[in-house]
Amino acid sequence: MLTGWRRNPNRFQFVTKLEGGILPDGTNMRTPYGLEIIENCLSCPHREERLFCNLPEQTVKALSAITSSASYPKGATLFVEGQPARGVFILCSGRVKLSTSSADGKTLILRISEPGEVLGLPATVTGTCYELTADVVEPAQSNFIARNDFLGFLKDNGEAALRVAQQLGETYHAAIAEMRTIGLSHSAGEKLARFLLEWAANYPEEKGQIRLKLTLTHEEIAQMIGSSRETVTRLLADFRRKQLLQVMGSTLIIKNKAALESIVTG
Amino acid sequence: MLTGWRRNPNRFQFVTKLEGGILPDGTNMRTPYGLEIIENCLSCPHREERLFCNLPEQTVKALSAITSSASYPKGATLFVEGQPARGVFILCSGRVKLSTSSADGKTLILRISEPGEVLGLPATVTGTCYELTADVVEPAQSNFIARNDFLGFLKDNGEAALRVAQQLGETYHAAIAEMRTIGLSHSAGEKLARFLLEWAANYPEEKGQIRLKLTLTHEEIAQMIGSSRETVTRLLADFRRKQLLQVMGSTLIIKNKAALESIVTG
DNA sequence: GCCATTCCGTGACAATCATCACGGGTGCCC
DNA sequence: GGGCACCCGTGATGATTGTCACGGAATGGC
Repeated sequence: MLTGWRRNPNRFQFVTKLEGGILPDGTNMRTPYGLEIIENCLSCPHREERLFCNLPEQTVKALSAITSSASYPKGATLFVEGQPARGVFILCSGRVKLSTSSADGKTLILRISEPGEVLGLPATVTGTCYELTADVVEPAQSNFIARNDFLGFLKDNGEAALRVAQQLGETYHAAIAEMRTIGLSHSAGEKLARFLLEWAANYPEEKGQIRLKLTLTHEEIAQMIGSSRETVTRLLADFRRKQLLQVMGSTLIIKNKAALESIVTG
Repeated sequence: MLTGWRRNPNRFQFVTKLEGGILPDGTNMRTPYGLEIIENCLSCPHREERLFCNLPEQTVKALSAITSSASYPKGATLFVEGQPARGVFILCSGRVKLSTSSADGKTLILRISEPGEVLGLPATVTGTCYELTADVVEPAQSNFIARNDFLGFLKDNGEAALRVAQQLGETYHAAIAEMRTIGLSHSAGEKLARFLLEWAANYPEEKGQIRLKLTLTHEEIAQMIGSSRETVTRLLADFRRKQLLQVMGSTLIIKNKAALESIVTG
């Protein structure tokens, strides 16, 4: 457990404690990289908008007491599928990929988590093993709460327990949604269309177009829809040819939402 | 709202209130069939073993006060995907199929629920729409708790809220497990093998064999693993030919678990 | 016992898509 | 700047499996 100011390549940052994540090379996580550090949940930009942070000031303070903050570089691993749950990670910034994979190396990505989400919640609450692996895809800061502390906090704090239940409900909801895209489609094209539309649902529509950021490689998209890298490449090219969408780097513009919808309808 | 003793084809039964399920013909559920009626959760056989029922006597009584019990025949529908959540159904006996389906009629079954499980929990807690459809496949009795009552109860009852969170976690866990069978398999055979092994996990192994009850049609199995009825038929025949298993009516015997496992491993 | 419906078995066929293979592009690090 | 990863594009190929079609078995209601 480390506490104090630490030197970084770019800047200093304060690390209250350091929860052991795992670097890509298998070593423990020890070198948080420079990020915008959120020291205090009361001033966290997500406090108002996000489910779990939006609690009475009193409660947030109680949470802070058992929380340890850490930053993780791209490629770091917060936890691994099958590991006994140590506790929850509240994602303050950055993005984290949640996935599961089979013995032969095939990977299925379930979700790209955004700030405000609580990772490892189901396993921590039920006291089982993490069912997914959490990899940082965009440098992240997260608050860790150990399982025992967390459960104790919930016991003393009915409202927080309810929030946890709600967050779990939403997580489940999202899982079912992905399930639908994977399980109910007749073709890879349908899966991709479903995926794009779901993704676009978080972005505003203007003039019949939707601009969205999609910082995923074709490989990763394939892993989200249960397909192969090559088919994703081909399908995207196909969609572009048919004027359904347009790609500029990591931004994607849906030009014909109706057509995509008609693909999923069948 | 009905209260009192009601005549049934076979026997009398007591119905405290009647929560509106929907019969296969679309009419509301009004004619509960003869079942072993569980009048009192304190004497419910699942009380000790199941998560949600296993609460202090005091708490269970508080629950009873807001609970209404009803019985449903095979084919009845407890709730439908997309419907605003009215509340939760605690399954006391019977079995219920949870599924989602696409516009063109393709169906994906997520789970066959057993007594003790709480149905409609995620949607009720988050205040959204039911994400699945619940159909009775084996005559069922369930306790209904309306959303507002339920949320109020949880607020006054920290421990129950925690239990709810745990139940949600388990539900999520199960969803992820099915996700894996559907999303990580290379072939339908692999999916079927995965499915059978998961199903068998609830049954004891003796002398290298596992006897299990599988009251599902090939069609339903297909809908669980995201495949077609014909391939399930063919694959089961194939497995039988290869001496991996043996089918006698609705009981299935896994004779070579190792071989099945080697199929999923790849 | 008869009719109707559901369920299971099986053949033929076509389409989709995973896989392999390879090359070109881009960025990153030394 | 040279090499090394990684990512994207594309062709050829073959296995898998969804789909259609049909008949027989089984089940259940009257």
